[in-house]
Amino acid sequence: MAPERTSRGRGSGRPTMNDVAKIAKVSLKTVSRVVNNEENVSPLLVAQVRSAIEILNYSPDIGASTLRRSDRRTEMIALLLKDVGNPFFATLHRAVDDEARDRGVQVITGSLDECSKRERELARAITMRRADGLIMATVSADQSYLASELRVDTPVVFVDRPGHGFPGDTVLATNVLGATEATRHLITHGHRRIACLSDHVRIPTAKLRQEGYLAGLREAGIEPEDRLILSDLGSEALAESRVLELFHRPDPPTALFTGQNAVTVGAVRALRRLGLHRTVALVGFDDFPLADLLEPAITVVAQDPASMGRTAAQALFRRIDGDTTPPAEHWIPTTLIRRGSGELRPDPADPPR
Amino acid sequence: MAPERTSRGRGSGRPTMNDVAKIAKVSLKTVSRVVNNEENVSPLLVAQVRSAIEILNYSPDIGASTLRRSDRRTEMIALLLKDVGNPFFATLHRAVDDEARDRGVQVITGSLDECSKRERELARAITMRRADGLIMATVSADQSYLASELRVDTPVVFVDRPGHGFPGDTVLATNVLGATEATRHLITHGHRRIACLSDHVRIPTAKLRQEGYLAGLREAGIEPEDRLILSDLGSEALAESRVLELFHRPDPPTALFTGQNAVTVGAVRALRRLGLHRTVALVGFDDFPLADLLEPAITVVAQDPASMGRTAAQALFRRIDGDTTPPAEHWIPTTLIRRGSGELRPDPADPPR
DNA sequence: CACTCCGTTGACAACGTTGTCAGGGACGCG
DNA sequence: CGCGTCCCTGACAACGTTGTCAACGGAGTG
Repeated sequence: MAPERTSRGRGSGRPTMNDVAKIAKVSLKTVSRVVNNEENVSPLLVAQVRSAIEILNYSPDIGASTLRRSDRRTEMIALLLKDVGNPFFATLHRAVDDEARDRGVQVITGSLDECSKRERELARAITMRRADGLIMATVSADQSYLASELRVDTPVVFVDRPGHGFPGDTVLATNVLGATEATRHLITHGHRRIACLSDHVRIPTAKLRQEGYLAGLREAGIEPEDRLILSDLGSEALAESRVLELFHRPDPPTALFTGQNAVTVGAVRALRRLGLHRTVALVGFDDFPLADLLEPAITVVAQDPASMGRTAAQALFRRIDGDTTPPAEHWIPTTLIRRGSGELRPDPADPPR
Repeated sequence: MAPERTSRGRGSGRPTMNDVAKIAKVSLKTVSRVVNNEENVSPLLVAQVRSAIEILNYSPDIGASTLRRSDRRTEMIALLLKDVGNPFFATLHRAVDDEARDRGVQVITGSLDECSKRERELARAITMRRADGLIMATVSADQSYLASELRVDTPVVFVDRPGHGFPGDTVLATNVLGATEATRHLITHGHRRIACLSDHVRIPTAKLRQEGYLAGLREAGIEPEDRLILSDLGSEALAESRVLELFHRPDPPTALFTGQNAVTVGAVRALRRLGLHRTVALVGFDDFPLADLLEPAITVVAQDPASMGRTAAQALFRRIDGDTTPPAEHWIPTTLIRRGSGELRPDPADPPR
């Protein structure tokens, strides 16, 4: 004899509160009360219900619960990032995950890949799922579309990159300060011809780090040179080839500031191929694993993605819990880590021009 | 005048199909038909409904839809891994994400951290959310609890680590073969005293790679020595200190096989500190970024986490679509990448014992 | 012309749960 | 003893959507 379900035909479904109520010989509502640990249920009935739940392997349907509850919480938040596989964002994701777990909230993720169409699509999917909140690293220039997409009271936190046209807390690294510090560090070590290598400047972080670099030069009274400012280096391979070119021209730089991980690694490869890795100084923005094991080890301005994720999640949950103070900006400090590559001094024989 | 919602009091909720129906002057059901792109709706009404949807910024509630639909699909799958921040799993996650996106399915993630309590807790959370399927890298020794947790027809795919006590497809790297190949490679380069450094052997992958190492020795008629087989190296720091110890004892190995990323890096650090990194050969299991930039560059048996994620997701979706063939095992091949550290030969002065 | 058939539409119930409310019984107080 | 109060319980409606079914009207057929 196959075991029969107490509810109608559809044999394969999971048991419902109704099934539990029948077994426990109480009303549906009493089961609901027990499941939600409400007070004022007699211990006897609680025991009966618990046992019936055990027998049937009942598990509540959180979707149905959300639908009926007055607060409409789904206990899900969404996290939209450039790429969940990228180490920086993966670490940030992990921190968000930890905060969410403590509250029994699930995290839905999505990778945007610098594609604003995906940003819209995923925002739409999130809307249809009625997530309780959204943490995102923006890709498109304008997020005002969120106003019509999201439930009016759905909080949004922008992380790593600011949002525009929609209110929300922001969690950003001190991009400008960090880049200035890196540049100043190179200048302190005697460099004057410092190249700045960036990702696409339409990416806010890339732009800000370039600005920080310019500010660093300005401080020291060094005139920036266009030929030393390279941008749109979207990949490691591209960074590598552009750096090679740079050193095949006259008057090459004596130091490099690289605005992003992939660019840093590309530059390291190029310097190796040129045999200049112990000659040309290098400071990268954003730390990466094994940077300390290279020779020379790479000096970086480290970000703190875990702290960024944690801060963003905490801010989001505060909003979900009803905080209605004006949007706040959280700045997560960067740290210069001296490892060797940034402390190389220019060749004294090399004329300062 | 504040804009009024057509539905009852709760001003802040999103518009419903009912609101759309009123504006479009059609029945609720017709709106449903238009939203679901059903056939046999007159173009005139379709246009009216579309326009009403536009006006109200209506977006369907997928939760309510799931509840009522006969297939009960949530269009969500869950992905439970050791750690979403770990590069191997982050890459795997990204591949799953891509497959899911193509189907409009959202991915819920969770990090287990080798903690079987979390595995149970997260499996329970997934159950309450009625995910359509589950991809997991197991932590606990037995998954038979899934039988009572999950809806009977919820497919499960085990990735990176096998499941026990619950049926499901498996996607595994060729751990044994890869480790044997690594060991054979070292033997071919003249090594006889090869140490094997592993993570906790209760982790299936660690155990299998150790077995592969032993098989490699056996092939060559080399007797394994217990003192050269270290396990339970759970972290980079621990691996480093145990390797240091190993070389402070008599008759140290001339080559190392490391069964996991963190162990490999820990071993590299130890060899550096001992000044032996150009002397002692090393092959690691699992590739990692910048392995090619170290000196010497690190020879590895590379896994293919993206392929593992893709394969797992494809298998899961096949099951979700109704494939009921017996559980399959998918083996994702590993690749030996020669970079230098694995091709170092033992010192000829070093007696073979 | 009567009949069937099909495309189109809407009324209604139902999915699994929680909010609301009312009823019954025990208890305390005047 | 009458009355109000509090604890406990269950009946019922409702959340936003889809499945089912019946009804309407126009076209096609005998």
